[in-house]
Amino acid sequence: MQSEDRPIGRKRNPIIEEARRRQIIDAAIETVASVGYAQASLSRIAQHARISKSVISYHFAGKDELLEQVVKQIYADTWTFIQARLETETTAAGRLRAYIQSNLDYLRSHRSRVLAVGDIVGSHRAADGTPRFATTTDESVITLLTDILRQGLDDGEFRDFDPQVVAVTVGQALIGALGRWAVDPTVDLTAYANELITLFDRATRK
Amino acid sequence: MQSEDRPIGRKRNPIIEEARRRQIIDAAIETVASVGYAQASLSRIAQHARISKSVISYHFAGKDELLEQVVKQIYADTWTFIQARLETETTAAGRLRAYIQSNLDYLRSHRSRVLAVGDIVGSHRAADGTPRFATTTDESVITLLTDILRQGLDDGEFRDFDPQVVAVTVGQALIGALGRWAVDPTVDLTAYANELITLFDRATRK
DNA sequence: CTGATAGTAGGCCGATCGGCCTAATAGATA
DNA sequence: TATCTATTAGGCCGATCGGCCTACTATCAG
Repeated sequence: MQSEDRPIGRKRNPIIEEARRRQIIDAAIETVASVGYAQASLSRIAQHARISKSVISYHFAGKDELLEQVVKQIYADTWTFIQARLETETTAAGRLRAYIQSNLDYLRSHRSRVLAVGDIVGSHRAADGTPRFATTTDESVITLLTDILRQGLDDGEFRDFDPQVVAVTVGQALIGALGRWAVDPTVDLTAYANELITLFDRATRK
Repeated sequence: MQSEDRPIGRKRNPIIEEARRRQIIDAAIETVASVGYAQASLSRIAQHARISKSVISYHFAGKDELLEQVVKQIYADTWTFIQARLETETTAAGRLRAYIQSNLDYLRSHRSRVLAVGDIVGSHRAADGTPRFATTTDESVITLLTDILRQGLDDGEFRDFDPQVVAVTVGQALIGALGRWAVDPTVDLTAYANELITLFDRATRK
């Protein structure tokens, strides 16, 4: 009888397994970044990674899972970065400012990754044509911002407004900044961030 | 020799030709509205219009031209509506307010059409994967808003800000409203409009 | 050495799409 | 009526995609 934990055949380190997945995920990101989501077929991704298409099928359940991992990874990185900045602020106004600032800071230093994930989130659809990531992603951002704003409202820090509306608008403002910067990389994101911070500070203060 | 203006064969009224195009355009709008852009193949559109696929090919150069006409028509209608509202205002602040208000008013009374064109603009890509309408559409909206804002800046009506940034943010805010309303039709667009008007009024005033 | 098995390569399959071709139809003109 | 041509129906074609299958390779246990 065999040991269940030790099958007979080749048993590489699971680290290699994980490394392979990372390699494929990275290749997917780079492919989307260079040719866009619409052209990023499994063939193109495999070609970019210099592997066979079936390697992707072997390590991922399908294209859906691969893209899901891509989005998940980049969002996790982004969130880690932003969260650290949020924690240094105590007031709602400060947290709102920090959110805008850190968001655009992150974009600036991870251009291709952010553009790639933006393309994927905006373009990838389920079999029935409904957006696969766009809604859930937006929802989580809006929830976070709404919480910050509601705190400020409860503390009497802000004027009276609908936190949902302002949250959506802040989120969309950042997407707008990303869009402008995607079209024209010479846009000064630092100045852009300052403009938005002033805009929403005036929009929310008493 | 034949008269050039009067060929021998059947020569229906060109009005019928135009009516056919309108019928196809309407069918395309309804198809996108009901099943989404991703599922709106030429077959589906033809099926919805109860005609053969080749009728579309006969009256339009291709899917690109059909969708172009769809977008062009709906934008023309929208613009006519909004422009009338803008003309009643003289101050920049008033025009900005009217723009936001009339935009959301139009959405409310033409839900399916606006959602359809939004889906098309956001999803339709050229053969190389680049957005076909999204960029040019955004650009024209931003240009219009920038002009309004610049007028207000020149007249000393507004505080000092970058009109590009505010224009992009206003445009995105409206897209955000559309997005929320697409997900949840019970959203009160009148209240939403008032929130946005107040928000941007405070954001731009001196 | 030998067998078992994880991992990889390459190619094939069914589905879908937009575009195109061909034949049939119908109405206007002579 | 005979004929010409605008219009339509239906089906086919080439391309592309994601997923799957089969065979080959490399490595490790015994």
